Amino acid sequence: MSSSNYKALEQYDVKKFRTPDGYTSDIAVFTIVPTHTEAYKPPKMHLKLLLIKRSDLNAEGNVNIEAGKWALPGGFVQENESAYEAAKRELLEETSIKDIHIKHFSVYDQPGRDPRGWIITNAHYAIVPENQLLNRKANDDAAEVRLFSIEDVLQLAASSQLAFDHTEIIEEAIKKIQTDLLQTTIAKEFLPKNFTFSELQAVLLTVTKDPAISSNQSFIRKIKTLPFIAAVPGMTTQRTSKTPTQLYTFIDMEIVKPIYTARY
Amino acid sequence: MSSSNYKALEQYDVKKFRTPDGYTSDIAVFTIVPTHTEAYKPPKMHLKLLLIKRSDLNAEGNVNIEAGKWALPGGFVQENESAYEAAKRELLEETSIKDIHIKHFSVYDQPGRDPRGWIITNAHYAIVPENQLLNRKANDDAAEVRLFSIEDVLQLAASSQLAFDHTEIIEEAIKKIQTDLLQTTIAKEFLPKNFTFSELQAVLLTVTKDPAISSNQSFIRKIKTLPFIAAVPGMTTQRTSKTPTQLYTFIDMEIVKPIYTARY
DNA sequence: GGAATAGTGTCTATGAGACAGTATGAA
DNA sequence: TTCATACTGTCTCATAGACACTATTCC
Repeated sequence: MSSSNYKALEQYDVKKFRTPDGYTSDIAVFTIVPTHTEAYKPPKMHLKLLLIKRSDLNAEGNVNIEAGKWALPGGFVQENESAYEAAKRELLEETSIKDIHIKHFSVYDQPGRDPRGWIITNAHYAIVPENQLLNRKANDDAAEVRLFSIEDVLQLAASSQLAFDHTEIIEEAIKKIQTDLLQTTIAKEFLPKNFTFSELQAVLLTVTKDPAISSNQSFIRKIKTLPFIAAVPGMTTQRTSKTPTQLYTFIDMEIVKPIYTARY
Repeated sequence: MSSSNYKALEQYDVKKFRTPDGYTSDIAVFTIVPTHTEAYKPPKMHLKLLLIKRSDLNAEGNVNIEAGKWALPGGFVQENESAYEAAKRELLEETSIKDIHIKHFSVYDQPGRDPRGWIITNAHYAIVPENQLLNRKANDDAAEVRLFSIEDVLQLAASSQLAFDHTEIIEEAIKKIQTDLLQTTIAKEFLPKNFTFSELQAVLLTVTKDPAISSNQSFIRKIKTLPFIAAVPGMTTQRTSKTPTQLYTFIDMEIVKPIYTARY
């Protein structure tokens, strides 16, 4: 640091400005669960959101704020960590989930959004493959943590059963994950490393009805031409059908598909 | 509010958690300036970023932090406003610019990012049509505010002439505006309400070399098929050529172009 | 008429999407 | 053999992109 910066710091009064009363992270945890798991069948998937029910009393035994309502998991960011690190930590503490894809997508800082004071929250979405969720259910009080379908969440929102401004946060999270699923390669976070065309197709069909994706023949041909997906040579599976099916994998690359053109 | 919430609030101690020392907004102000403005010529555009040079002394006459370095305009969020509102207010105060497109794109809260303490900043980008920038230049000390080309900004970044972690913020802002220009209709913020194909083309060519956009014949045909752009019937201009040229306008709609398909 | 930009007519190659068919393997 | 899923052969239609041409206007 320059010597003039030292001098500036000496003169700087950190208390000069009114500062927020709290800085928190919230996480919209999405998972995709297969509805019927039958042998030799392609999966049918549904997008779900994890919410926790706020308990009547907090850890100190006092009446909890927004008790009884459903809310996103989250909590206060500690000093010496970023909101992203806090999101990771809190997800681990509250749901025993770790090593998953977490992405910051928005900030909510409207004055009055939290009755406790000037509290800013960083909204993240997280993607949990279904198999990791089984652990969670064992570790937690099942009455307090639940997976909701998107329709059910919107129903909760409509009947004011969501805490704070989580209605708004959740609606934007849903919109965000829907567009990210279609415009980026995050679909891979819902899938095993090697997957069949019908598994990817099932993930995408949770957020779109595009005939180019829902038509098997179109999609099976298209997947072979996509620059960010590669067939794994010689590798097949019988997870989704009796005929051995080609496995594919995502290739990491940044993709920007302009709305003004047809090409990649 | 429910009665149990009142009780909870009484028991809630707002000072329980260590809170941030500051909450700020920074704005990456982009503009697109034509390089030669000749009569009857299509424009050639360049994307520019507005930076301010931090003065040696602050408003109280003390040595300023990060003095002499270039930085994004911005400042502290006040109580009872959101970061977005603060960004608007500060842009008006510092550069006399108002009524423009401002969008939040990221949060920077890494511990230690600001030597003054635990300071969180909300990064926004803003788009200023070139004509509004002329006002700014009249109102401001020209030595302190300057427009930089993207190459020059990256040069400043490479030689550590940017304050705080603004190198990182600016790099992400550039990436963000480049993808937003191609994947959303924000190009309209750089253009008059009615524009010619070559004006839109010039804006897009500041961030892409895609032949489908740079080829006149391709682009002129493509623009007529895009669902979010409409020709204004009977309206033409001679701004860009001697032959009267069709004017177009953007239609407001949400566009999600999946990377897995070719259609809209 | 010359110069420059806007726009069209037409050809070719590519690829989407549909239809019909083949291949595979468990039951 | 049946059945469901995974593919492929082939046709049609739409469109991107290139080339060559016309149209408009100022000078």
